[in-house]
Amino acid sequence: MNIFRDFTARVTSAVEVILAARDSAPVDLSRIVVEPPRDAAHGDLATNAAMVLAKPLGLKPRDLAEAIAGRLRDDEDVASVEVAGPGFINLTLAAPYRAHALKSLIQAGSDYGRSRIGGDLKVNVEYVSANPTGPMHVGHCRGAVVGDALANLLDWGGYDVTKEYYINDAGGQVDVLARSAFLRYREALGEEITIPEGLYPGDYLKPVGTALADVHGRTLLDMPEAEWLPLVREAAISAMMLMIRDDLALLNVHHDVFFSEKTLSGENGGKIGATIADMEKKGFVYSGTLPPPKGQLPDDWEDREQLLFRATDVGDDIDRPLVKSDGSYTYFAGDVAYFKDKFDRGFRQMIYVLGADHGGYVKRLQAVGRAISGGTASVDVLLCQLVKLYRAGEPVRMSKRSGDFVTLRDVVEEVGRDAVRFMMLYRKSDAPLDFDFQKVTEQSKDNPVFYVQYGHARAASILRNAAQDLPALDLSGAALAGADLALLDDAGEISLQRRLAEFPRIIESAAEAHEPHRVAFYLYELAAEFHQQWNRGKDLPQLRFINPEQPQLTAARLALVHATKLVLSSGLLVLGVDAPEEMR
RNA sequence: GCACCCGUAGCUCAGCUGGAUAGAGCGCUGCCCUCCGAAGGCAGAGGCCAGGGGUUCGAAUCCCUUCGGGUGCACCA
Repeated sequence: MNIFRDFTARVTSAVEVILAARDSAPVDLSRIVVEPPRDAAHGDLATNAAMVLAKPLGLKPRDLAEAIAGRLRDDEDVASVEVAGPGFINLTLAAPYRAHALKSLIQAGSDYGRSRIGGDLKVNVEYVSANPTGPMHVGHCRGAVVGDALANLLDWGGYDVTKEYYINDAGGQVDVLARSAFLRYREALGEEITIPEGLYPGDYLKPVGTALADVHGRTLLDMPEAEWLPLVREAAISAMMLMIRDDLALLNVHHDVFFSEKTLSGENGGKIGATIADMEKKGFVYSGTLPPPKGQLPDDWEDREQLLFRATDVGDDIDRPLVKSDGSYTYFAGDVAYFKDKFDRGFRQMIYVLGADHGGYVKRLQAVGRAISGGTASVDVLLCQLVKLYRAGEPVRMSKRSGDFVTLRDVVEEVGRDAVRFMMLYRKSDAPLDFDFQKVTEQSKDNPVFYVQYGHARAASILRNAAQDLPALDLSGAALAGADLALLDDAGEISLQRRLAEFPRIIESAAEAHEPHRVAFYLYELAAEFHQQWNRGKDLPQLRFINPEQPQLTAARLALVHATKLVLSSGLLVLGVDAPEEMR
């Protein structure tokens, strides 16, 4: 259950009763929100109902607030109601209702926090989509983790999510890959090779060369490039994709669909041609010239007529070329066809997780969305800013030229998957991120990964100890849900319950905003609150979770521990981070 | 030149789609603990939310503008 939703309904119906009595014109009630008050001293819930409705009704906010408050006081689940400030209505929940909320949390178990807000809308989350030309490097981590966690989050929010990877296997860079692999093939046959500037120098192509030699012997050597290139390219791309999938698996990232760019072209232009024809019918395609780019003019700029997408009709700054000077389709034309393909597969929301250097791409993708879907599908682009690497405060140097970059594998093997995933999510994606190899493996409060996981492990440890100290106590969720939860009346316990009650709300708002980091921050706060309550028991033994003298109270407190463990575990699951039973 | 992102405590960052006295961690200061359920606890100082204007009952949040930082700007992928 979601107590905020529950009380939004109650406040709304209280307002409706008042409106009916006044016989006033209908007003918009959708702006009424019930949320946790900023200051815990204000109670469990606060609503702005009186403030948003006062003006349309021509009333003073505080007067209206009093009227609403009066009705809410009749609600037996409400212990007290206060009108405060400019017209807030603050509610304190009655103990039985609080107990009921905690009980239903425990009964919902691992489903607690799941929402139907998405209404099964088909959402396509495209992320990573790294070129299949080499292993994943550390720069890919962030997009991979953010996309993956966002997809999980949307699933929790009740969306029908597909995780997708777009394989750029059609452009010039895969020909470069093929030539690089061909060199390694010659090397495998015993030739001395030097790798010229512009080809990929990495060792990771050696196995591809060896495999080619095994399969083809020396036969490729006698072929012209036009013949061997497609063969080598296919082999190299599939080897690279295997490697990339392995790398992603290290981060526990698994896509549902790998979509090949190549499949978009074919006879008569294939899907690209068909899509352009379709757009032409809708009036979005014309032949024309573009104004030269402002600022620095490219050396080889030529003013020529070309096939253009009328993107300026749908929000873009400039019309976009669909055909290159050599007559082939632009990369962008492929994107348009790919969008059409997604749309035809039934997706109505396309989310792209891209690197910050793709900022210039946002408007044109949104333009494509509008043109193809006619406004029936939405497009959101998440730009992940750079990750700066540090080691104990010192920047880690990376040189791309020498091929001496830090790979994803390096990072995961050094600090572990959980640290990488959590830290990549412990920041808004549009803010740059510092990643310190040393800090993320520290076992202390400064390290949020550790702190949250330790919260879960501590809860598990408490339950283990309880099983040992009080063997008669049934610690199953079903049994704990039946404890007398109204006994939880310590301020810290109530505060913890409030925090637990927020979880469904966090999931919904994070899913709608496409901001998985909110879950990470929430978990940190929840863990902090839990550790804090544990610490209070250090000085005040009567606050300890386990108190053998008072089995009823202990059962109630263990239910709270159980609930905390449950929510930490679910939240970590959304982030794709392990919830350990003990720390090692 | 244009577009997009960012600017919140000394540092690194949250701020729940416009709400009350703007929060957390680090660092700093002061107490406590270091015998309980390992990898500390409690408290304090620290802010013109970059500057200016606007919108309204109400702005860190929305709009305009200035400044400062980042990214991208036919045909490449």
